[in-house]
Amino acid sequence: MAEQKQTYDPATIEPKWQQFWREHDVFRAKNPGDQDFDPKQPKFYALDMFPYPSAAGLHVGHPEGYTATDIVSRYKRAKGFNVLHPMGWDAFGLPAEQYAIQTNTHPAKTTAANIDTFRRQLQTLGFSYDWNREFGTCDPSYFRWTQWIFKQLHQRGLAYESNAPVWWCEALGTVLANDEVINGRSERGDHPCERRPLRQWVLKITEYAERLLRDLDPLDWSESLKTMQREWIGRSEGAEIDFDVEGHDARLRVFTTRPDTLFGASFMVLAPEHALVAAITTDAHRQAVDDYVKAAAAKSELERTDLAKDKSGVFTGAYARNPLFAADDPRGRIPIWVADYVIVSYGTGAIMAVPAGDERDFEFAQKFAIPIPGIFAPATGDAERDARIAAGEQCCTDEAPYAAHCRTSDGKIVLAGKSLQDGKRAIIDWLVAAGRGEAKVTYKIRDWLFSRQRYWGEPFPVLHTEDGVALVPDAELPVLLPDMEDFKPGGQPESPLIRATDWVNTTDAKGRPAQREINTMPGAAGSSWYFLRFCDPHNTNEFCSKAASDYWLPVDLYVGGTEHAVGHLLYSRFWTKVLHDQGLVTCVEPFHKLYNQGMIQAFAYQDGRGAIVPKAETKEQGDDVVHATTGEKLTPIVTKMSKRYGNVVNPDDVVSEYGADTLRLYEMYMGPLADSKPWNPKDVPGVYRFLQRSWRLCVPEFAEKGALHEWLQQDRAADPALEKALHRTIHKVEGDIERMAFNTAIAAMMIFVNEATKAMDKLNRSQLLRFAQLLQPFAPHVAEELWQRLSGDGLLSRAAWPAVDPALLVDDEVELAVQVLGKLRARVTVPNGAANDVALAAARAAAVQWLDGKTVVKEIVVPNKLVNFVVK
RNA sequence: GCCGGAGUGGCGGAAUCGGCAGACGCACAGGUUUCAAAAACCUGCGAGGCAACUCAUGCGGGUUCAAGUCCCGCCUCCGGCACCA
Repeated sequence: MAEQKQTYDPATIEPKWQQFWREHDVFRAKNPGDQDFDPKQPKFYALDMFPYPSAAGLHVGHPEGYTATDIVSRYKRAKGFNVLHPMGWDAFGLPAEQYAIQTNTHPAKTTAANIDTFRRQLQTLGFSYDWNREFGTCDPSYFRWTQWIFKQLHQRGLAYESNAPVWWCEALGTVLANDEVINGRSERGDHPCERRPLRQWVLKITEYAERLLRDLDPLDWSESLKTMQREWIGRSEGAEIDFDVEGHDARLRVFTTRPDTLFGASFMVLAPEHALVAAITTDAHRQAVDDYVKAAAAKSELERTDLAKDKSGVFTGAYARNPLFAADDPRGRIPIWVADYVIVSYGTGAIMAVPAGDERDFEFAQKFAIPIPGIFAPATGDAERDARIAAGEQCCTDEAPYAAHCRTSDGKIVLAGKSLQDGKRAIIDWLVAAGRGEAKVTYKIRDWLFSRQRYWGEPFPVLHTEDGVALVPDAELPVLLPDMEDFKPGGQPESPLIRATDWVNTTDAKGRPAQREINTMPGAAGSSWYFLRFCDPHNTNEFCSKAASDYWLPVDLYVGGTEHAVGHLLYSRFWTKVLHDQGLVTCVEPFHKLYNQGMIQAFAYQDGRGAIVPKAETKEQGDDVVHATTGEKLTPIVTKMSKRYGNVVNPDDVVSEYGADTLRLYEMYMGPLADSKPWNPKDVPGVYRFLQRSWRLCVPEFAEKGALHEWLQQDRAADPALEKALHRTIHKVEGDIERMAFNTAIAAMMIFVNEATKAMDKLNRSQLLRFAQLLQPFAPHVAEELWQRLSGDGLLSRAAWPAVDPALLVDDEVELAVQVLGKLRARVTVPNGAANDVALAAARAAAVQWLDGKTVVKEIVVPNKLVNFVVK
């Protein structure tokens, strides 16, 4: 056979192996009950946050997390785990519908086309997904069970209808959830939003607040993410206290975290929307209060918070009685105000204001000249501050001793001398005994607004009948969307489904007329349980068999972006707990380990005014980048990839120029997975060269097709130095994969290849086979190809991870650093594990010129590391 | 404002438990090869200094024989929350 150039050619290798793996079902995960299922094998569930298949196709940000989970999946398979590594599509929702409207094509069509693109792109990257388990949330066979789960929630009393005001976004023609609105503007598109009352489905996630909080602790998530969820749930402990209102029967209930400051309550504040406002306002103040309430209603949340740092409010003319004081004690008569710094939806929508102990109340009291009774008697040594606090001239939010007058006239409560905890306790005990209040825990988290006025979402399995809400029987699920020509929002709050009259008007189980629910479910519905369906995706009798979820759950590794920190992750945890309570799954926390990847950024160039110049208008000039027309020197900055800046990198382009293995490797080599880091096209050839050098270790440049280096053609003994280097590399790569440090794992393989290249003809086949095994999780195509050319046993993707001989990880000799006064002065080589006196003797000899004429005061030996002499 | 995270060569980054700062890659420089270029390969590469050495991990202090790593006080950047009583 004629010799020819044997170059590393990803364009032929990669499609070949992708096809082979797919045709031979290499990455199929076996469920309990399947043929060849081995119950003794440990399981590993590696999950990516499934993508929203947008029309733009895959972005280089997607494969970052996907490569990480793929490395772990391939590694775990090699380590003998039964690995579940699935992929699917989060395919219902607003952007798909927006795009469909733009292109005037049915969202089912555009979504299917987008999914095809995503699938094709992902498949060119060689991910070891079990594609048999693929589904999209818009598949009727899937959302049938989303509807069924809604029914479970409803049956447990966790779904209710509400007319509470919700965020309405005129521009998007839809209502939005709290977390989709930022400072009164839509997260998507940044359009203005306002509050409007609409009939909505709401899920009682608040009922699970305590468990969602408590169960967070043992999870292997970053502390910052746990903190985000904790703060979102926002638990606070305190008390509810009832105040009498002069001249009214109604009592005013407030929530406070500082019941111990009740002696300092000098006014009350109601939220403008509070139910009692109208009733208690006196005629003299009615006009002012009405005006204020109206103005507050018209204000956006933005105006009420961000811009209006200045407190505003009006007096109602009414007075409350502080329950601690006797009916004739003038200190107990406190005015009731209305102010928008109190939020109606938190606590009871009313507060007792204690200006001496709360900065907001202090600010308000100062502005409106309300008395500020001092209630603390601090003795911190800062006499001036102590005096101001005692006099009520300064607010004190820290723990401080109570003033002597913090006592009831009957002596039943005496706060002086008590700690903060005991002070709270004393007041709460008294309130309970007096029937005036109780200890109370409040949460910031609100119930989950669970409906959208849109076409492209799961229909509710709900009928509105003359008797009220009726659930669609299981046998009639799924409730399919009507096939509508015109699915655009009508500009009215109701969903376009209202126009599908044939669909809306139906009959209930008794044959009486009924109307279908026209709201659809939000995007987060389908993503709240997809990890469960992956365990048993083809089940037509159940959403997921208990055997399958018991086996696979929890997810062992879940990788995705931080943007889902409070939305998706909280909703999924909630649904899992509900399904658990229904006895349908055993697991209570779906995601054991969660890892947030950083963002892939890009370079952009700024001109002198700080404006970003689009890539197309720049050019390189020597080491600099300048403006193509003006020639102005531009400053490089790191920012988000954006179409506007022209710095978006398309993974397809990288694959066609360098191959998928290079893309995967580069994304992992850029830096730690958790960090955000800029894409630098100049760095990509570096990892490509590494693959080429790896290839060259096996394949000569000119040879017969498929031939190896001649020294690899027969078996021979391993070179000890290379063998040692290889074992170290295996050990390092293994440890680095376990701790998700893929960048350093790749660096270790590069070191091995550099070393091996220098002594290439000393390598043997076994060493190269093992190197291919190491490389396989990272660059699976080239590794599989080399494995085949080296006549490895079977398929590399199914081969076991190479073993490390611990004996080969230790050296006979080690180099010690010799320091004098902490400064490195020499190095000596001593036997590994040498006794301290041996190390000292060697070090002393090496450092003699720095020790001469000095007194050694102390000698520190760190075995196998260094010797430090402290001299005088 | 509050809560997280980070700041190391020209660049991306490494240093896993307080023990030789700068692994690995990029860029750059010199060389080999080549008709030539590219590719590939080899060598060098924190700063200052001829050198011995000195200085260097955002800034200022501290603890320690020894600090990128621990402590205190600042600065800057990124992310989250933002009148939640």
